[in-house]
This record gives sequence, C-alpha cells and structure tokens, in this order.
Amino acid sequence: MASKRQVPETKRRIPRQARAAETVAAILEAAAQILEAGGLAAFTTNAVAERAGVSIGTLYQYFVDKNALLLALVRQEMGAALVEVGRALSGVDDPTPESRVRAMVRAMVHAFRGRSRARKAVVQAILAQGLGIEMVAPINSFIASISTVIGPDSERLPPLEREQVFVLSRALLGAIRAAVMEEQPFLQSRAFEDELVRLVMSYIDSIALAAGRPL
Amino acid sequence: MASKRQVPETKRRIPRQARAAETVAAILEAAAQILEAGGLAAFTTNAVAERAGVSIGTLYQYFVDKNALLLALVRQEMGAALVEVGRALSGVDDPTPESRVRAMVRAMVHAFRGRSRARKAVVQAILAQGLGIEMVAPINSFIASISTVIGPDSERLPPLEREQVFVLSRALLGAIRAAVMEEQPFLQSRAFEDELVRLVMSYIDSIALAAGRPL
Amino acid sequence: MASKRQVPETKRRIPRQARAAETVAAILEAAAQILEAGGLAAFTTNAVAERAGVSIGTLYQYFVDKNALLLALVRQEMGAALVEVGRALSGVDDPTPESRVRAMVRAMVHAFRGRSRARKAVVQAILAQGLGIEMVAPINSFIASISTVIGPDSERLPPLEREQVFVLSRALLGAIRAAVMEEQPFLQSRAFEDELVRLVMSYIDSIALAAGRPL
Amino acid sequence: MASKRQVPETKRRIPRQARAAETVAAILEAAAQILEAGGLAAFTTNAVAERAGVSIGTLYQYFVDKNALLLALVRQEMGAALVEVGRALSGVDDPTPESRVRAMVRAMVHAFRGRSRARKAVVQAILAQGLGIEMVAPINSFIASISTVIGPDSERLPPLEREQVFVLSRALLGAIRAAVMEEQPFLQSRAFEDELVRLVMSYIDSIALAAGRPL
DNA sequence: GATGAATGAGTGTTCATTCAT
DNA sequence: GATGAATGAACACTCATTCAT
Repeated sequence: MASKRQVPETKRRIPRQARAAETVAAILEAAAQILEAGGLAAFTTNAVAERAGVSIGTLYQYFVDKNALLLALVRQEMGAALVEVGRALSGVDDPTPESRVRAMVRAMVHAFRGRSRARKAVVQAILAQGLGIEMVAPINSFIASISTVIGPDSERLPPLEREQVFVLSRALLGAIRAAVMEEQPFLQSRAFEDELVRLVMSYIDSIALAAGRPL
Repeated sequence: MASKRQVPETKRRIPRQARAAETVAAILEAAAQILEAGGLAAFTTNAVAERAGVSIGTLYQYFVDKNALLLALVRQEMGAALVEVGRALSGVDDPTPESRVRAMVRAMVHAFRGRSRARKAVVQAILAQGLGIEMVAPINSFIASISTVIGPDSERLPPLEREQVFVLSRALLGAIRAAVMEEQPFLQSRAFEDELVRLVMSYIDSIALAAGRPL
Repeated sequence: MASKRQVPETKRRIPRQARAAETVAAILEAAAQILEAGGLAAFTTNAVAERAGVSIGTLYQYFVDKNALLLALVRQEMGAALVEVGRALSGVDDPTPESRVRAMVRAMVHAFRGRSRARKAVVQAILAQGLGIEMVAPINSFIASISTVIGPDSERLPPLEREQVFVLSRALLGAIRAAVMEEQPFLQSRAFEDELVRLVMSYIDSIALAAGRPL
Repeated sequence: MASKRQVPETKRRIPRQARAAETVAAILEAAAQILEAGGLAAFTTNAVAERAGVSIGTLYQYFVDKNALLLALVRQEMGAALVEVGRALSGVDDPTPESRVRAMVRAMVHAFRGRSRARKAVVQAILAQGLGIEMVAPINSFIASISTVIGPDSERLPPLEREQVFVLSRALLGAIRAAVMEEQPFLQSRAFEDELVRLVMSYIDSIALAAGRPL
C-alpha cells in the first residue's frame, strides 16, 4: 500500500471549477471535524463523505484513496502552522536573538491551538505511516537557518551541522508534540514557553561557545 | 464477570505450568516478529497466533484482547530498555557530570538497537493510543533525578521544575525517537551522541546558571 | 455517531431506489426461509446474506445488527397477523358476542398458519429477548377493548382491570403459542377453537356476573 | 446436535461416591447462580466450572455437553416447583373446589418466586429448544386430573377432553409465564391470583354447565 | 459529474469441547 | 479421577473501494 507508487499522487484531478473547489474544501473540513470529534478511529471515508454532504463516490473523485485524503489534510494543517511561524518571525521588531527564538517557539506552540484533537489525530496518522520525514522537512530547514535568525550578522555563527539541526529541531518538536499528545495543561503557559526558549538558546550558546564565538 | 477487575489487567490467566509459560513467550516473540516484519498494519491476532504456532483461542487464553498483547509487548521491550539505562548509569566510574549524562544517552540510544522495526512499530502503537504517558513515566522520573545525577553533591542544583523535567525528557526522547523512526544513519554515531549530550548539558548549565550555581 | 439515535432504529438506511427495496425484501425473505429451515440456531447473518444472494456488507447496510434484522422480521410477521385479526373482526355481520370472539380467536389461530416453523422461530426469538412485551402490546390493547367488542351497548361491561386484561390476553396467547410450538395436530381444529372461545367467554361471563350485569 | 441421540442421556456416569454427588450439586448450584446473575448469555460451561470450583474437564465428566447440564438444571428447578404444587394441594383442608384451585394457582405462582432471573433464563432455554413439551407434561397430567380435584365426588364432572386439558393448562401457564418473563409487578399480588382462579373456575364451570352438571 | 447500492476480504473474539498430563 | 492448556470452527461486524445508473 505504501510502495505502490513512485510519485505519490494525492489528488485524482485538479478541480478547475469553483464548485469543485468548494466540494474539496467541504470534504477537508468534514475530515477535520470527524477527526476532532472521534479521533483517528472515527475517520472513515464514509463518515467524511456523509458529513461533507457529498456521496462517497464524489469523495473518491477527488482523492485516490483514504490515505490521499489524510495527506491532503496534513498538508493543509501543517501548512497553516508553518505560515503562522513564518509570519511570527517576520513580525518581530526586537532584534534580540532570544526574542526571535521566542517568537518562533510561541508560533509553534500556538499552531497547535484549537482543534487540537484533530491535530493530535493528524500527528498520530503521520507517525502511523512513514510520513514523518516529509512533514518535518519545512521545520527542519527553518531550524537550519537558525544561525542567521540568531544573528542577522551572519559571521556570528557557523552553519549548523546536520546532526545539530536534527537534534535541535526534533528536540523542540518532540517536546511540543508530547505536550499536545499528552494534553498537558501547561501547553500554552509562559513557563513552558520559557523552558523551550531555554532549550534552544542554551544549545545554540553552547555551539557558539565551542566555536569560540560566544553570543 | 463485571465486578472482577479493579486494576486493568492485561493477562487473562497467570500461567502455572511450564508449558503455559512457553506458550506466552512464543506468542510475545511472534508478536515482535510480526511487528518487525510488517509493522503495525500486519499486527493481527490471527497472524500472531499463526506465527507463534498456537491456535487463536490459546492466544486469547492469555491476553484479553489485541491491545493487551500489544501492551505486554511494550512493557517487555521498554522494560528491557530501562534496565539497560539503569545498568549503564550505575556502572560509570568516572564521576564527571558529563560522563554520567553520556552514559545515560548512550544507553538510551543503544536501547533502540536491534529489532528496530519492531521497536518502531511498538513506539507507533504507543502513540496511536493514549499509552504514551504511561510508558514514559519511568524515563520521566529518571530525568527528574538528573540533578542528583549531575552532581553527587546534592546542594549543587535545585530540583527541576515540572516543566523542566517535561521539556528535557521529551526533547531527548523526541530526538532519539525521530532518529529511530526516520532510520537516520547517524543514529549510533559519536557525533549524534555528542549533540544529545550537548542538549542535556547546556540545558542543565543554563538552569544552574540562572540559579546562581554554575557547574 | 453517538448522538444520532433517539428511538432505537432498526433500519440503517431508508431505501430510495427500487433496487434497494428489492434487496431489503430479499433479505427478509431469506431470513424467513433460514428460520423456517433451521430454526434460530441456523439464523446467522452470513447465512441470511448468502441465501438472499447479497453480500454480508449489503445486509449490514440495511440492518444495524443481527437483532435489527430479527426485529424487522418479527414486525413483518406479527403485523400481518394483526392485520388479519383486525380484518376478521370488522367483517363479522353477526353481532352476537360469541361470534365476535370466535372471529378474533379464529383469526389469531390462522395467523400462525403457513411457514409455521419460521413463525415458531420468530416467537422463540421474541421470548429469548425482552421483546415479548413490545410485541404483544397491540394484542393487549385489542383485548382491552373486548368489553366493547362483547356488547356494542357499552353499558354492559365495565372496562377490564389491568390484571384482567393481562390474564386474558396472555392466557389466550399462551394456549395458541403452545399449540404452535408443540405443533399440536388440533391447532386448526374446530374443537380447539371451541375451547379457546369457551376460555374467553366464560372468563368474561364471570366478570360480568360479578359486576351484576350478566350477559 | 438435536437429532444425534435416540435416548437423550444427560449424565455421563452415575455418581456413586459422596464426593461425586457433591461435585454434581456444586455444578448445578453454580449453574443456577450464573443464570441468576447474568442470564442465558453468561451461561457458559467455563463460567459454570469456574464458579463451581471445579475444572472444566470435571464438569464434562458428569455432563455430556452443555445441553445436558441445562436439562439437569431444568429438571431440578421444575421438579421443585411441582413438589411445591403437590404439597400445597394435599395440605388444603377446606374442600371447596375454589379453595383447591386457589391453592394450586398460588403454588404455581410462588414456584417462580426467588431466583427468578435464573428461572426466567431456564424458561427461555426451554423455549429455545424443543423441550417445552417434555417439561409441561407433569403439569399437564396435573390439570388432567382437575375434575377429581374439583370434586372428590368423581361423578361430578366427566374427564376433560384432550383439547380442554391443553387449553386450560397452557392458558394458566401462559399467563404466569408471561408475568414472570415480563417481570410484572403484580406477579405475587392477590388481584392477579384472583384472576387466575377466575380463569380456571369459570372455564370448569362452563364445561360442567355444558355437561348438565352445574357445580 | 455525481450518486449510493453493493461488495467481500478480513478483523477481533467466543466458547464448547478434547486429551495429554 | 481430576486437571486445565489447547483447540478451531464459527460468528458478528467493518470499511475502503467499485461501478452501474
């Protein structure tokens, strides 16, 4: 089921008419609602079609299979999160490294606000397949550029090593993800945010220090 | 039938005969193999029973349902990992804080060696349910005692805050877990280990510094 | 999915197309045949679907579960019987109380004619669950109105007490039911009918007498 | 399963030792308890054996199959009921026909007292098989002798016709059975008893009257 | 293009029964 | 005689997917 296609095509046809676009949107919205309400277990194609107010046949006109639908949903939800992170970063006036990291962290945490059950289910679904890699890629490259984020003066820090990017991005995501999945009450608290910022800042500090360029 | 269980019991019957113990072992081994070979999707009670060379009825004599079997497997696999970590920590002669953290990190990474596909599936399964919390509990308390691990002189560091324990344990686990799930080639490399150590040490340093007690 | 049903619904989907109506009919007919041939023990959803010439999935598209199918069958079979009784009663010209009771009794007995094995199984099924009450309700109210049936002159008899309605209806049904279940040869004989009529008439007589209003 | 043996043998071996008799008694008692607690659905051989404190193998040493166990239980419970009825009848000093009928009715109703859930299940089980006939036989013959019961002076009433015995016994049993199965609150009330007595007496009266021998 | 009736392989699970110990 | 581990046929039920209309 996973190794059948080389280029995983998600959409069966690109909607050209306005009505078709509405239908696709309705299906995706329904999918999110179902996920929100009943988790991954309730996420059946029939249920989604029914809630979307379309026939099951129509659903299959736009999504090759259940997986494609899930993937589209993942892309939509994660994309929104990424946009939020990007916006947050670009909107920081205070050029302090820490305030920039804090903006990023806050955006990531807030990205998981609202419809958290749906997002939880999406995360589960991602992990239940091999899609994890594909999905963290944007965040990965984001972290990779953190040296520039930290200091606009690009001489400050050498570019991070592969392992460093990996550890930092996954550690950060891992902590947030765990808070979401475990439904921790402090998810949106200032204390949690502070510790995440500390995690990133102290790691970067350590690297800078080792490179002989203390921040 | 309804009033018997207080604690959610996993085993249906405690095996009293040698033969029964062998059967249980065979079922668990088969479950691990199935998971190893085909992942969570292939993990069906019928498949496990068949590979174990027992009838499906026998499987259900020892495990109330599919979930109980999975849970038992999780406990077995995770338990082994924890034992390894504990042993590693107690066997460190060098009292340097960093060397102790390194021992712990190394043990955790190594715990995911061998039969990684099975472990991957087990991790997936844990996340696919609400079991994550239950399972990370031991690791959690492990991290919680890290201040004493760092310095045997217990005055050094105040006990970690709830959020700090959470962030550190989940960040560390998150990074390792991601490496396992993404089958990163550097999983057992020295560079990766170094960065994990850096993650923990720099975080602890930062806390110590804030507390006015630099290490 | 959980908040949808207020009244325990039997049908999962109201058939809108002609084909669907045929399918439902086929399933019900098959169910009756299976019951007729092998009794309640042979009544499995798979067997019914196979005999109906539909897939098991189709069966479940129209009936939530096995019980719903059985209930639908019960309603169909019992409904037919009740219609017969009603028709019989309205078609009696002779206004003698006894002739009206006889009409009712005869209709009830005849209602169990034909496909008696299936009906037997249906009766068994009803009793094997708590459905007995629900199903005898129409007959109950029928008997309750017997005082008016007996004498069109409604002054004749006071309305029956709760216990009286119960005893009379269950006694009558009990005798007929036993004859059906035991496959008594005299089920459709005149002698049996006479005795059933006697049972009802003498009971009513006794009540009338006690009320000081002999018929 | 029903047509395999000519003479349905219930016991596999006749218990000759005291211990064996105790075992059988324990199994029957356990069976009744299981039935009482969980109805027919909970009545599994494994459950009975467990509650009886014997191994499932031992249970099968004394009962050929599940059905045999159920049958033995039926016989025991029904036998007790019959004994009660017989005792009630012999203990009536007042020789009035009605008082004798009342004694019988009362005994029958009271036979369903206590452990009613078990008895309900037993009744269900009887009906779920073809055992109804066999079991009502004693009651049948009991009713058959009602003419002598009514009047010790045996000239009074001619012996009842086959259909009459049938109708009267089944009507009476049907009313009581329905009250038990439907768990009617008035089961043990005086009003209910009165109506059952009326049912029998009026019927007998009617026969006597037709025979030209009014009571 | 949209529909929705139909499909059926496959799942988890039960429980009466056997038989080696 | 007693045990209880093992059996496996059988069952109810799900849901992604197809295709005739």
